[in-house]
Amino acid sequence: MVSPSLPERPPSPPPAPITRRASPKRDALLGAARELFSRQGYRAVGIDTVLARAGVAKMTLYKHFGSKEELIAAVLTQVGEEISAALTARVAATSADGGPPLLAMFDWLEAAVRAPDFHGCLFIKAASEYPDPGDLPRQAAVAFKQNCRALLEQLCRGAGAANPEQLAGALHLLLEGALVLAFLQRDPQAAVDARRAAALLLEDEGIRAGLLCRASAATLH
Amino acid sequence: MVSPSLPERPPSPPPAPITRRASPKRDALLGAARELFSRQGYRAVGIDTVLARAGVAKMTLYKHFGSKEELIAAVLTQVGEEISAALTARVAATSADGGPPLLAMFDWLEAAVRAPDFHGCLFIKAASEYPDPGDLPRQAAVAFKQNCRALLEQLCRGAGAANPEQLAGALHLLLEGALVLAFLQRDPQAAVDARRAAALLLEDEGIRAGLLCRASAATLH
DNA sequence: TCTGGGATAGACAGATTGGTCTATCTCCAA
DNA sequence: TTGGAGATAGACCAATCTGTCTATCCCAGA
Repeated sequence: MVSPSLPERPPSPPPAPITRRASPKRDALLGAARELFSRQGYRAVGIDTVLARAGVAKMTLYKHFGSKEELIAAVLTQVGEEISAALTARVAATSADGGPPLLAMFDWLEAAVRAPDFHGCLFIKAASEYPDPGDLPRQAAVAFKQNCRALLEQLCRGAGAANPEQLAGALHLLLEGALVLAFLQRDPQAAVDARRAAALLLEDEGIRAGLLCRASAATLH
Repeated sequence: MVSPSLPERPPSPPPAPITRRASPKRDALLGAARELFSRQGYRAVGIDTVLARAGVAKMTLYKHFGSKEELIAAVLTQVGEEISAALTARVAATSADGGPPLLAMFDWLEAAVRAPDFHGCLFIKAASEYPDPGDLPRQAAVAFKQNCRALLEQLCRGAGAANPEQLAGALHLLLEGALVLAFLQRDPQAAVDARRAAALLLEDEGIRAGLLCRASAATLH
């Protein structure tokens, strides 16, 4: 069987409001903010805490980011780019090995929820805490999720699904559900469950490449 | 075919920290808090705003609830009880009509996300904003989700699933995923997708009672 | 009418918040 | 060495936050 086509790079994220250049201070801010926001939430962490953690002065923060919301949006954009790159690489590597690219998404998911710094989905949290459509964090979160959906649809088309949008919709549900339940239950089992359910749905679509050997292995556990 | 057994009432929610008695002021607080927290988030809404909306004095709030967190937890407990009751009733009504109880959960979900006051899942938001395991809002959210899981497992057993825990896990993923995507996308299509995917998974389990006629209707849309 | 329980308006307290700004320092390249 | 860019500590600002409390009012039942 011919391997499904490799995915192209997802669409670019929205442009950052303030010009971005390589800057150790900016990177320190993004890193500290990411860590703190991820653990404790966005509104629960004041900028003074971010500053102390990053070792950066307040004016420097406001030089790089116009507001706290822009800092948050910048964190989300950066994280989103990293995840997109990681997913794309993972899918490409899986394809090169003759495995199922769509299930590569779920392999990435499982690794992500097992990571020690997993504290739930930064994007879901951003949209929850900044729910107004005009809020930058919500916009950045929605943009990223749309990118993920586009990647899923692309992979479904590449896999020859009869209705790629519909299948992508179902798989996306499983991904999001797993992120939420892994966070709530503090247990990566949700990601394992998601992969299994995804495999079943793919099988229903008659997408069998490389599935059976992995599904059999799961059964043996 | 014999209808699956009806579900018993889910386990009781955790006890409220302060004695609850019928009280118009208390109800006003819970109602106002629910509305405001649902729309804007928990930390984004100060208690003064809740008070103004409820038409209640601050001392009265602190008489009924020891802290803002307890107010939040009480809202979640109340909402959780309402949802559990609604789900149980929905499942019972569906069973009485000879329909598939498991899919009744998804019918409820679709109605919920279509409601004008749907602003995302209050429980996911609570756990996101109060992520520490000792935080009352997180505890209340996790308790509710565990109840939902237990109900799902019970229905799966009643439906004769070969592995009810596993099937319940998959269905739970779809439910949570739909809540998140309906919120992010501001589109109830996620709930429709979830129901369809659930129907497929049930079919895979050989649980067919009443499925085909509904699935065919969905196909015609 | 009187009393007790429930409720009120809002002052108070200390802390925190996001953002603005001054004066000064550091570093690097020309 | 000098100048410019980048960065600093931290004061300042107005607003907001959660929770505590006083003095007072209202209502229902005895």
